[in-house]
Amino acid sequence: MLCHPPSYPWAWCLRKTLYQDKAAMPVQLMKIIKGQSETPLPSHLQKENLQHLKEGCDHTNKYVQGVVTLSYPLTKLRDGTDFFKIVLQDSDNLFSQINSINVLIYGKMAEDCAKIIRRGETFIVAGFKVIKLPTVREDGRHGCHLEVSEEAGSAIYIYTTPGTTAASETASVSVAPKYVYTPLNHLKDGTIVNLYGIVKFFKPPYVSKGTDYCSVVTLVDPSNVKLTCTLFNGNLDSLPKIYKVGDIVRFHRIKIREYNGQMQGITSAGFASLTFDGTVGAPVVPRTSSKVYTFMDEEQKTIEELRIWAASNISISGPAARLSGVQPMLFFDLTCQLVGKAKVDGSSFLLKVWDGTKCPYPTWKVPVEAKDLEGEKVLLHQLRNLAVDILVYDNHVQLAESLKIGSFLRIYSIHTKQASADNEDVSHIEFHLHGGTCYGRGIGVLPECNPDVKELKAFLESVDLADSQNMENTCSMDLDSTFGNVTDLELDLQRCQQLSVTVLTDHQDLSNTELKTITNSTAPQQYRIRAKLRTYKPQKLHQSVKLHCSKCNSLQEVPYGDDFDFILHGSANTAPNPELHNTSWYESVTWTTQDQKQREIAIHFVKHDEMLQHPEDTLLMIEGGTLKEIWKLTKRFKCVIPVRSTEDDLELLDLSAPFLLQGNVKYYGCKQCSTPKPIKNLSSIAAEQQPSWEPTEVAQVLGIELLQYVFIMKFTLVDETGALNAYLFDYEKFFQIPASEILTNSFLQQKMQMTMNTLCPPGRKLGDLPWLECFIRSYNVRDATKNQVYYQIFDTTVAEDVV
DNA sequence: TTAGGTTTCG
Repeated sequence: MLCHPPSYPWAWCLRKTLYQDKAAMPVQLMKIIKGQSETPLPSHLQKENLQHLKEGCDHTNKYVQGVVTLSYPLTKLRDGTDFFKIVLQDSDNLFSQINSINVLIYGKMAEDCAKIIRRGETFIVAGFKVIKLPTVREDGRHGCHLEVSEEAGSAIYIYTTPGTTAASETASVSVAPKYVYTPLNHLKDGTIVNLYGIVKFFKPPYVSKGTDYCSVVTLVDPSNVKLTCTLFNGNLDSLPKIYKVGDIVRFHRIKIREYNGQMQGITSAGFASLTFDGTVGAPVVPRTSSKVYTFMDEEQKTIEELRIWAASNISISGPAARLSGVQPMLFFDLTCQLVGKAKVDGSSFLLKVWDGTKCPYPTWKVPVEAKDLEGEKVLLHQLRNLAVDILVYDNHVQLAESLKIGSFLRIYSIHTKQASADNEDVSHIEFHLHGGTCYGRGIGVLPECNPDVKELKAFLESVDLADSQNMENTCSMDLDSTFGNVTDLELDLQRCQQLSVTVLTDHQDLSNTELKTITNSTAPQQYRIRAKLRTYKPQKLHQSVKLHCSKCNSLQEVPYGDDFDFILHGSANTAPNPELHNTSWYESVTWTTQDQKQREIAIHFVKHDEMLQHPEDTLLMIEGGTLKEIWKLTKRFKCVIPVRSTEDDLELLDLSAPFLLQGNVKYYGCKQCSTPKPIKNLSSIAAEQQPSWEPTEVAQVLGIELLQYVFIMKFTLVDETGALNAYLFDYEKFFQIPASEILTNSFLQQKMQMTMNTLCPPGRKLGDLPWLECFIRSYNVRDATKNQVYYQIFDTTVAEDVV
């Protein structure tokens, strides 16, 4: 029985208006006087212990009593019947093995209960049906649930505690919300707030380097302000259960701080969250680990409003990727079932998963010893043509190890990589979940009740495993043609037979020459050819990007960001020289960082006509900045030049570092051919009528020989008569992608990989490869010992409908 | 404390 302090004014008002005629009402509110109900229960009813409830037994004169620990929002079943679900806990037997039970309430009773029931209240039900659940529960909840409705003759008695009584007498009077929610544009540093937001980006919980799990969530709300929250908790379950962008969250007691000039959310003591499906029209059911939470009609309305706003203001990703639709060199999220797992080595772990569809390319198999492979052997064998191996690395290993076979997963940002082993003629596809958490890379476990899981389960059950075992190596088969790319395949085949995937930009009058004739001829000459691309190098396309000096004709690798970082660190040891600040052509600002390093930073904004320009037109020079700071500045300003102070002038850093950053591109100078000139030469550009700050112009006045980004690839071309290797040397024309931008633009990287997949589709026999029409020129390269003939592709571009 | 979104290069 409920226990209240005796001093409490017990004569509180019942929510009686709707429920005055107790005899006729199936849902009754009971008044409690000094711990006892004022109105006794009908005398024929006896209390039943939860342990004794069994399907098929006679419970006619029994009642079940418990405290409401959880209530779900009122929903409607398909046939329009109202439905309300609560969880009752037997507070008299809290520590017994079974201490709670689900109560499913239907029809008018559901509606009535939803209006008045609050968590913590004592709930008594008689005239229930006991229904056995299909699966055994392990969470202390009863293996049966109770079904309750007016039609079944059920009766419900609710003892309301004064503290939780809603202010309303009737459901038609709205209840004042207990919580105040702050819009994202009104957040203030140092406050703890409650808020709602739509998930714009998230990292599923991962093991942090400290003691907790971490999840990073970026929210947006109708004020159009974004907030990135960093959430920590030692308990995985206590972090928000976000499954996709567009989900809606409600955070309670999140701390707001300013970080890098922006508001940031971080977990504070007592942080709690609810997560909702963001789909308009989906049931408003919170996902949470909290046993107790508030959720009222007003909040349901808020969710529905946010869903509608999000529908037209948030770009929701397209249809989910399936294995049948994967392309090499893409990052994608996969919803799948785990069928096998194995430790590979200390830093990688294998997950075998399937989604019922077949990957159109040959997929790799990670070699592991049979004894190390966990999973049902028979099923693994049956699924050998459908399941794929995903290798997860580093920080994902720990989470992967803990996954249960059979569970449903969403793996975020899997990388499909094209590769070929020494003993393979055709390349295969590899699936990697690389280390780190960029772009939300990680693994999430989806509950069985998730709608995507329900759909996947239904689909997996419909897959005929006998069929799939017959399709050994028929890679373009697609079990699920509605999701497949049949038309793409047909197009590809047509193209194989006749059209060329490349076109000539000049010399159309030239006729084709067979490859054998070319290799038998002396160089230099020019030819038009029609051939197939059997293979190309490098297969890792990022390795094809080099820096070229047109003066000395040298090629060099694009330096890694680390090198730049190292140089910046080194130059930060030289403090900005105040005598060089604020000259006739630039204005300077300086500050010292607040951290332990007390780093001095100076930024010099180059003026135009003695005035500062708009940031997007401004060139600035920075001393003492970090990689990240410089990167941020490039987002906002036209150009950034990293410099350091000498005694009498500013100077460029070592030429291993970019001398200029513009947009996403780092511009480098040739060490051999550059003769740096004084920085003040920039003032001549600043004095132009409309300074454009073109990299070539900036390089010229600074005495820098600009290195150009270029794609260098080796194509192995074949026709009926022979084969030859031809080099592609392309700034932009062939792929119609600027080589300078590819390293920092994942969209362009995908575009280039897709182009290569069209030119040389992986897993295809030679006869099924498309034709390429190209111009090539032969040339001689002589060294001390021999003369060699090389070939280079020119005046050729990828066909318009390929890119 | 942890991370503070901005893909690996195995």
